[in-house]
Amino acid sequence: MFSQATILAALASPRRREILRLVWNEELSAGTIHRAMPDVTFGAVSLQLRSLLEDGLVEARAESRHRFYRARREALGSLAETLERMWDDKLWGLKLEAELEESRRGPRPRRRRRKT
Amino acid sequence: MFSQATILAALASPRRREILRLVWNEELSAGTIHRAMPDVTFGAVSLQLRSLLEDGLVEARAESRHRFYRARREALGSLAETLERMWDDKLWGLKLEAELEESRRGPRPRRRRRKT
DNA sequence: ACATCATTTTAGTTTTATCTAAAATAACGA
DNA sequence: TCGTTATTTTAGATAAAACTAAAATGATGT
Repeated sequence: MFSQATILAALASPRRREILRLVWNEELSAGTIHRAMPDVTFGAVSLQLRSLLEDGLVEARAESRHRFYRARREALGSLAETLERMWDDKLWGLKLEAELEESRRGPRPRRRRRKT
Repeated sequence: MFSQATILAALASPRRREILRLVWNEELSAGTIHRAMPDVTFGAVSLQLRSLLEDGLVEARAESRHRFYRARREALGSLAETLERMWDDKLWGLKLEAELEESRRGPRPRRRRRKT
């Protein structure tokens, strides 16, 4: 079973949220997902997909050489709506870019720096 | 301005969720909060409180030597209900212990780095 | 003024998450 | 079988998170 705690941890990463958004309404192959995030290697995307899979937030289907992923929206419960609201937000795109930009050379969502 | 992304990042930590739970319905002093989590130092708790404060998830009130904290439930929107559901869950206590146990650090070498 | 209490801050350490590059796996077609 | 394509896995690097111990801050009581 997948606890709420696990799900919150998974959603804390902008990278994983972006993947989730991509496969929210359609299934996409790992390669297509990677092409949508060209600032990281295929390997990095694959690792995040494995994470999401292990946490039950996506499911995978193999077809010939491809693996197609799609969100398991039902696993998210009320958090699904929280995510959808984020994505509907007009500022979302800009915020995401800012976050990715900021975390481009650092792995995690970056928290506010200490005041000096 | 506190984005949903910031809030999700804050809620990803079991330690911060535990603090939030403690100050959910009543305000508590930093010391009281620390006494409820004796496996970390007061300093560690204080840092997490600062984090939560900066992210707008708690508010603080100074009174004489104490500082009283309480949750800003309104900042959490629908995530407030998600948290309450977690806490109502009968398994919650056990899960939390397991998580903290798992992330507990073994006794570390206690080297004194500075002279009194 | 001084000692004490409650808390925060600083500086440095350990742990963890995420990344890259390269190697491994697996399915397909020639 | 061999080479190509799609993907996963491994091993190692790095930045940030989360911690500790000690010092600093600030309010209070004597």
